[in-house]
Amino acid sequence: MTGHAVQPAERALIRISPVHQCGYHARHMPVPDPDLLVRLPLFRRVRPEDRVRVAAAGRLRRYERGDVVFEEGEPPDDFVTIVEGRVKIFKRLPGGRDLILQIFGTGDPLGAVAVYEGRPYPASAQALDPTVCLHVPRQAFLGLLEESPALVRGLLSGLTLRLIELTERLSELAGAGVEARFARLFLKLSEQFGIPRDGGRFVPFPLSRQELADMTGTTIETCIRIMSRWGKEGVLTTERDGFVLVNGQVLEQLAGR
Amino acid sequence: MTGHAVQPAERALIRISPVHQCGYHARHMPVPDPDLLVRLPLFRRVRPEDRVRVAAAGRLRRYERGDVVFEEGEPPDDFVTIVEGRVKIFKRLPGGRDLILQIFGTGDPLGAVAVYEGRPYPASAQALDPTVCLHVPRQAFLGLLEESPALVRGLLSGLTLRLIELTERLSELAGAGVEARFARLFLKLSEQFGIPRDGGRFVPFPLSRQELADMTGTTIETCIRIMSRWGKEGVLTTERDGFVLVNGQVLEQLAGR
DNA sequence: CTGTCCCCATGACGACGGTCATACCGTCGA
DNA sequence: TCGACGGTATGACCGTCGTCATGGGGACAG
Repeated sequence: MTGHAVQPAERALIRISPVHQCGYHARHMPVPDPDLLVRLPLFRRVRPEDRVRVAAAGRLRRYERGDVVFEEGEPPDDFVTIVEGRVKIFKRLPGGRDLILQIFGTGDPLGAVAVYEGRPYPASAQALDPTVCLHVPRQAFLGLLEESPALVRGLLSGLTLRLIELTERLSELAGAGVEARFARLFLKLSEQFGIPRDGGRFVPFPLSRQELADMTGTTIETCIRIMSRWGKEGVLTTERDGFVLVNGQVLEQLAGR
Repeated sequence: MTGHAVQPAERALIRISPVHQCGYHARHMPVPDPDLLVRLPLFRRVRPEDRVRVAAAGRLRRYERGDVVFEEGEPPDDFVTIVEGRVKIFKRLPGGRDLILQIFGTGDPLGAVAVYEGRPYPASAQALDPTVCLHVPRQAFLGLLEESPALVRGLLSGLTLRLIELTERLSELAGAGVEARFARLFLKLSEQFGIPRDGGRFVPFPLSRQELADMTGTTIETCIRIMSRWGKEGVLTTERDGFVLVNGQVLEQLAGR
């Protein structure tokens, strides 16, 4: 799989279900179980009785791929946490393009930025996969914040981490070319999710060309060009359920160390 | 001043003292007065006795233009607050350019991102003017955090605000051209510091061409081209101690609404 | 007064990457 | 089986902006 040249016909394409822009409102689901909260990092360290309160106040909702969790500019009525699935946080750019700020997964909080101050969401959120989220009404969450220093600490840590990541991306966008940005993106994904395979690393994180383009702040055409060239050069290949970093060395090189 | 065309000879240039890269260590100053803290937003709402503790633990330092307050990658030993002056927060880009993430002024905290988790500073800080900072040792600050919910709230608010601003800049950098970014920069400065003058707005916030370029993520040449063209077109002029937005309409236009 | 230094200004040139246009292929529904 | 659709692929073109090179002008030291 890694050794010989890949024929065009062999190149498996990502199979990503079409995005149905239809659904805004998510399906409601049964009331959450307090034990479920233990699996969410943010709530793990709060007192058990507080978890019960959160569970009682919270609601689970199910989103299909493409469903909107919230839209930029809306007031944050809920504090949202991903129980299962992936959600992209993105801003719409003048000109029609989107810029994906971050992709959150299981256990990550959504809209932590907005909920505390009650500011409108600074970006939109849309499900990438079939996703289940825990919605806790803002007031209930704020009440819990008052009493749980552990929760405040978690929130503060999360914010600082995101802030650091954003400054990093800002400097990449300003300083590095498109190809370098792609290289860094995949190296980061590999570090986070990659598992060894055939001498390379498999990243079980499917993304369409459009999504890749939106993550690096470029156009789909430029993205496709680079990805298809890398495929031919044996640097990185696309599979139906993720990517394979065949030659990490070259990527490190292109990333500019 | 606004009506007639500006001759090249008339265009006053910014007088910005040369940056001496020499000084890293700042001059030490007398122990701070607790009353001084009342003027710093972050400490205003903490209990008076806590302000006394902070004042006792803290030290004032003086920085000249170009002096380094801290460098990217260093561990945050102190929590720093600007008492007087301006400090730029910037990242060095591969290729030698700098990207200014933010310019902080009197009352703003520095390194709030790093101090809580103890992570190394994600960016460097350098004084733009003669500046006085209050340094509170990290441990003392953390102790105070434990006991002062007001301080925690202030920190959280500050971080969320910065996060929102950064996402905004990220999308600008990805979506808008250089000229639009300059227009937005000046409109923001005008909104924050501008005072009406001769039908336009004067922004008493001197910045060199290089600093402007670093704030918008471009090169000094491109910056100079735009600024000198705007000067000729009567859109915006440079003065020794700031800028004059002569025609805000055009800037709004260029900013893309 | 004169040399030096730093900041500002302007022109020429080229490349990176965005835009437009076209085509291929697999999936799905009729 | 056929057609429509969405995602992927590739070529041609060109504008924006980064790079290099050169020159002017004010401030300051000797």
